[in-house]
Amino acid sequence: MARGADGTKERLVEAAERLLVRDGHRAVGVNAVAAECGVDKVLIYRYFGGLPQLLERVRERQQLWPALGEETEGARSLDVALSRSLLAIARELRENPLVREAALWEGAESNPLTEGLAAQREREMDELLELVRSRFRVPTYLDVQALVALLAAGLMHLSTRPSESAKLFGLDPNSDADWQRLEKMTASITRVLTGPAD
Amino acid sequence: MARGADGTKERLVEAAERLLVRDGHRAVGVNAVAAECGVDKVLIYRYFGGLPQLLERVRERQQLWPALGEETEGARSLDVALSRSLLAIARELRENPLVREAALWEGAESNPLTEGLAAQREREMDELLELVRSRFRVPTYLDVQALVALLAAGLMHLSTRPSESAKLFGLDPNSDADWQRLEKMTASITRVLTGPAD
DNA sequence: CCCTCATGTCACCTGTCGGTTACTTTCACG
DNA sequence: CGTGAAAGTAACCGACAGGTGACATGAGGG
Repeated sequence: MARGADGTKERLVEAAERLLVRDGHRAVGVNAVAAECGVDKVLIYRYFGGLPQLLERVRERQQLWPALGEETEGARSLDVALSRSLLAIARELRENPLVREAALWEGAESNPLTEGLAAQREREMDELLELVRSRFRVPTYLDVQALVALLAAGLMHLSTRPSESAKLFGLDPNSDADWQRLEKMTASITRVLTGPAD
Repeated sequence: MARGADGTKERLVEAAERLLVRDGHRAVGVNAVAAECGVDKVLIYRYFGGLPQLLERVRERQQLWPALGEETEGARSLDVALSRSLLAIARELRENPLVREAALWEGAESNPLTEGLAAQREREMDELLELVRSRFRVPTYLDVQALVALLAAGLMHLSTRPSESAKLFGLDPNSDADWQRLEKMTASITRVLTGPAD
């Protein structure tokens, strides 16, 4: 029977997401996605044209990077605007497995999903800088971009390590206690760097 | 003719290193290493037992993580000890492609090489903390471990991105200018965080 | 001189991957 | 009714991966 193409298309996309979250990006292949969906892989080619196009649909359905504009909404100082943004990134990476897996994937290869993630990330980054510079007085000696890049990259790296490798620079990012130390350090750095005043 | 097993063993290890540096970890397989060496892959099994054991030899021949003890040798303050260590890590990652590829590999899978890297890294990290705590007065409010972990992870992440993805948090780690900004920021953070005194 | 063993080559097996072709089933519409 | 297009299935293909067995060839020691 013809079970309806639209439903199957959506179920395929969902299967890909599920597979990515559960088994990581290495498990996302034509055969695996089709099997996970309980359907033949030829449908992937018929409906999407190929796996990349299917991943494009995954990208469309998902928010791959936190919207920093909302986070900095009520911030009244450079300090808290940056802290909130960085903590939002940290939390998103820690709590949203799909984002985490996409970030991990980006280190390995390029595809519509990882490119979408990169594009969203860069856009949010630009927006944050723009917003912060227009709203607050940024000391000329302070390289906000380098600051945010360095801390965000650190949080990204620490949150995307596979769970097997317990210790990472002496910390275990999977441990809530250690993760809190990292968040605290992130806040400390931004607070101290952006200066006590302003 | 028997060209000598010892020589062939070494040439196989060198071929693996060359392949890893040139084409990345995904290219390091039994077939590829044998082909790069111009020899049959069966020798890998005969001489080493398998690819993992060959990678073990690669690990033995290489320094996979900078020795932080040497870097902090002449440091007379907590500030410079940490800065020097972090900059040593940054430079090593940036200039030693084998270390960089091994670090990238660690994010994807586990093998003797990546495990060796992780082990060396953790050992150096422990040593640094031990050394720093014994040699300097570390303020009780300062979480040195989280600080170093966060910054080192950031540098690691930024230096291990594939060269294609130009922008990363608005910066291009392949650009010398941008990289200098990151190094400068690293130094600034450690300096400010460890406090002006001591 | 011949036997043995290490070195090395070649061919082959098995499994998995992405991708395609050919066939069957189902439904909608004239 | 029946015909034709869409939905779905199954079998297949070539490329490439890791891994193994059988065979040639060489040097050294009895």
